[in-house]
Amino acid sequence: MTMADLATLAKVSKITVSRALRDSALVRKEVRDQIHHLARSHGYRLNVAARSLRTRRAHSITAVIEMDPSEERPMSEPLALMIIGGLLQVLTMRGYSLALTTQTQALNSTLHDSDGVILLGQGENDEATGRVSRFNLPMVVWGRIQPASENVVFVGSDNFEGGRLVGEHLVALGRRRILFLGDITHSEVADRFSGLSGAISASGAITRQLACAFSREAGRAAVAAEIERGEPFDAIAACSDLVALGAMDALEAAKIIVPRQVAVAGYDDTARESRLTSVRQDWDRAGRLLADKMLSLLAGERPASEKLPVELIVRGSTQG
Amino acid sequence: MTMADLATLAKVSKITVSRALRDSALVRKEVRDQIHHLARSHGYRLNVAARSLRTRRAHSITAVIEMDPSEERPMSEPLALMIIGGLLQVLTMRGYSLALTTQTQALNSTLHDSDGVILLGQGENDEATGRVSRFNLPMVVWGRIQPASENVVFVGSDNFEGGRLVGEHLVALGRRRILFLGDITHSEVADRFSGLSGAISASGAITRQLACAFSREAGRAAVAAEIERGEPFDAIAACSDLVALGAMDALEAAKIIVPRQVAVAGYDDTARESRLTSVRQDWDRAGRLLADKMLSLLAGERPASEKLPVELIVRGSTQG
DNA sequence: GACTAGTGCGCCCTTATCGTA
DNA sequence: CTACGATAAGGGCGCACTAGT
Repeated sequence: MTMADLATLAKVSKITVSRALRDSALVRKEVRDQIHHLARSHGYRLNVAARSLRTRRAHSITAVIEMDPSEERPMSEPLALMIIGGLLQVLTMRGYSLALTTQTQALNSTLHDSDGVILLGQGENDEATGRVSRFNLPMVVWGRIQPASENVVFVGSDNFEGGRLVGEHLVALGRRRILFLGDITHSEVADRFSGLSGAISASGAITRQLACAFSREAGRAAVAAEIERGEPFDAIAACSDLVALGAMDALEAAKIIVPRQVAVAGYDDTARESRLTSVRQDWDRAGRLLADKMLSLLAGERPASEKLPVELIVRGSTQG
Repeated sequence: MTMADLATLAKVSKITVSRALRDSALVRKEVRDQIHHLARSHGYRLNVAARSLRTRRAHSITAVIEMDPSEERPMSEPLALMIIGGLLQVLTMRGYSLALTTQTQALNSTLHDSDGVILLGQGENDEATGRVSRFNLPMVVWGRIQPASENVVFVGSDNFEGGRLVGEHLVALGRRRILFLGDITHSEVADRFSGLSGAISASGAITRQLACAFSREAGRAAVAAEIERGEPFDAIAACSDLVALGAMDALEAAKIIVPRQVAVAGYDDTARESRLTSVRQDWDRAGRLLADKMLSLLAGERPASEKLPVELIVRGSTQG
């Protein structure tokens, strides 16, 4: 069942069918309706390959996810899936399909065929952006906002503000010696740290940064070592909820009471079941925004990069 | 840069280029090598749409994920992402791309164009399988093994065995009154319950099943209510780690000691950071197997459905 | 002549089929 | 039989054009 068949049935030419199905004003409304009806009743399905061949558009977007199996970031993965939910809402509605790939696979394959790439996560030192940009496709990057170039737009949450909110909160609670746990070679984490230490030093309190991977065990070990060192602290701000949970493990082991002796804040609000104060962002909206920017790029516009607001969720680990 | 351009450069016909790039034996090795070299140096990329149009194959597989935002299953989502990793390994290597969609989006969209569908999760009462099978595409379903039809294959982990392992373990620890927490309208959960109660009743111990959704709060509430009722129990087997954590919350609140008074086992081993005994499966392998079955279906074979082995991970929540 | 509603033809790039040296 | 070529789809859409108001 092709357009030609439909055309015969409707006693018009193929191009009229084509236009009718695309709701072109060049076709009278009655004819359009009739053709739509015929298409539906005969189970006609557009041949996507033929359209792509002709229009040189694949009507498909590739999302590149960070998924290095060697890295232990079990709690950060759902984030990718939540963004994908938002992407799908927008893209499917606009007739695009979403292809998925990992960074390593993307570099080997031809990136199949896509009209654009949505990069979820820049990786350490932002090297992922450079690698993928070589494909020379319109690209939208989730992560830290960078100077946009013609074909590249950045969307990210306001990590600086997130850090600042945490810092302000801890200072308001009277905390004076704050530990930050996180790997600041990750640019998003670096922003959180800047925001945090800005808010804190403004009040005269002090911050120490401890390098720490994205795992619960890393958080535990870092804090255990710090307790061992004996340098006092009364609050911890972690780069993720998982790290914060690890920190609380170490505190519990050392019989340090949370939040009375040490307040603990996480990030990303993935551990909503816990009593962790954290910073939340609207992942669904992030996904929808990424998709909107991509469609805008494809339409030949030059959309601006955009920062998404964040929200501090206060729970018992800091206040109680 | 098309095949015709390459043909001119190599002073052969387009069809020879086509054959050479596919490593056909109909082209002399020297010619093949030369054409490969030319293609690489001129940055030639196959036009996927043209190939699809001609061969009537999209070289693309769609994975349908469960992602109903109303359902609160935050911990089960990473599982989908882990399976996807395995899918990508196999599919990209074999030249296929992976498209992603949700159940709701899949039903609205034309399922774009794909050679087959991989359904991740059958949903309650297996209704998802029926809905998607209407597209009449080769389909591989992750979930409970059902009678396979011509175009449909099932791959799932051995839930019965998983339940049995837990039951055997609890019985070996001397537990006699075991609570099962989970929604047995979910067919996978039902299998776990069967395996569990089989192992348990064989030893003369008894099982009680409590209906319970897939959330921590549901686990907590169910167990709190059971404590309230006063009916004694000395072990809990939950349908997921999240539910098990909720159960432990309720036990802790009632000052019941784990595992001395009540042993607790989860399922899926998503809470690896905790001290929860659980049942683990190899998600990566599951994804690779799903992809293999799909490619086999596409090759016109009739692969068999397959159960994947599971492994009991014993930790402090049952033994210690 | 300007507009509306529609047509005919060719092209997009690859590969299957058949043919030939 | 081996190695290659000419031709013809495959389905949809853009372009240039026309018949009828």
